[in-house]
Amino acid sequence: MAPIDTRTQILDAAEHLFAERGFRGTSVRAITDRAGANLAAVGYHFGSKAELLTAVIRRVVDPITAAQGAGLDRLLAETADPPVAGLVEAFTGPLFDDARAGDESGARTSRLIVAIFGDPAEEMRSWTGPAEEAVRDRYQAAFQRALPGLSPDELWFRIRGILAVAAVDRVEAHNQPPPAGCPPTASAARHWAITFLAAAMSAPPTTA
Amino acid sequence: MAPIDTRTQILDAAEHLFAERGFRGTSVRAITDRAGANLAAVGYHFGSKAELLTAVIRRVVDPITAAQGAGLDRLLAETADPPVAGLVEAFTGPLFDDARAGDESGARTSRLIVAIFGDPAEEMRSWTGPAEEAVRDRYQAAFQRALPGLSPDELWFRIRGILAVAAVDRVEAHNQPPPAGCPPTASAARHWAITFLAAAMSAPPTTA
DNA sequence: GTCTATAGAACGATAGAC
DNA sequence: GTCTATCGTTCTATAGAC
Repeated sequence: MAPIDTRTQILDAAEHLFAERGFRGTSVRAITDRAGANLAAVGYHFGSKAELLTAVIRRVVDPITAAQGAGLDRLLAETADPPVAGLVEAFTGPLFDDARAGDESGARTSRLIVAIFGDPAEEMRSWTGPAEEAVRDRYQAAFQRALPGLSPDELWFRIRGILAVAAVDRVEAHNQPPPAGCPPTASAARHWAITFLAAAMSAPPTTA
Repeated sequence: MAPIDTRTQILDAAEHLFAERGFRGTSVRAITDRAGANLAAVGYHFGSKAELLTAVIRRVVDPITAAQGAGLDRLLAETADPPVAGLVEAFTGPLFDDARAGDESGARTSRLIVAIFGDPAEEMRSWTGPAEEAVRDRYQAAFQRALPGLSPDELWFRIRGILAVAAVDRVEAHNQPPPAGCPPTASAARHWAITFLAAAMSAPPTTA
């Protein structure tokens, strides 16, 4: 196989470092050092550090969005009105799956998602595109059918709750290495999250 | 009333800016400008930018921790085994309440919490002290009594879920101003969160 | 496409006058 | 306790040789 493209190596290095130290905490020098490339290569291939970030974000987010859409398609092929638990699983699962195979990118991916989600930097807020909004809207409609008594505002609050739990979970797991006994495996966290969130989504509407 | 202490004005400005732009995204110059103070005042009053951050964090987190502890005391005074919903409310409520009165610090406070929670910067990880761990342990024990079938690992996962939902919620609300119709009030979000989280915490244990 | 070299700006910290 | 002035560092971006 040909040696990996410099551009790809920069993307890999940037993804790792942005996830670990945030956008502002990562210098272009650190990225190119890790990629074994030259300082000027970022400017050449991406234009600027900010444009490199959006390339990294797209590479991480796009497959997740696609998997969420495909999961919903699969559910809707079975029944026109999927149950809440199925919707939660289809929406949440891809957030826990490794976006790409081969490395330990799972924890790093979620870490990056939180870094994106929580970073107040303006540059970090470019992760929602039309595709993300479309998938979100489709899920919102499906949840609405499964939870007819819920107001759209409260439903939207709950969907953000899913994102919050999925995003924050593995970050903390990554921050503090397994404290004692058996470290819960990633798939355990995934199942716990689905249990937790399916119950939460199924809660009766809040009475004003 | 005497003019506000320079030290306090620096704390206020730093809290606002750290919440809005993160630690690394905020320069000491921006803080002192906003505080109407001199650049050197940060070094004089706090020693360094990092020590200023821990002062800001403590001022925000301490009252929340205290309120959580007091809420648990109140519950335990009524009954030795408080119900899940009561525990969720006592734990979650202070995360939504304005830490201090008078300004719009509510949204800013939660924003800061997420900035702390999600920021990979080493300096940002100093927010948990002995007091936070003690309160967390007391709640964990109380939840364990109310949910005897749940493994400690899954319980801890769920407690982190509470923190995730509480922290992320108002950030997003703050990021995108009310999109259409009636902007849900802060207290609505609080009630929605308690509904959502009480159901989530009460879910039966995940079957392996 | 990849490199060296550097411009130009912003940063945190601090010395020392008042 | 507050200020000015500045030191030394680090950053992104880019010009220009190869």
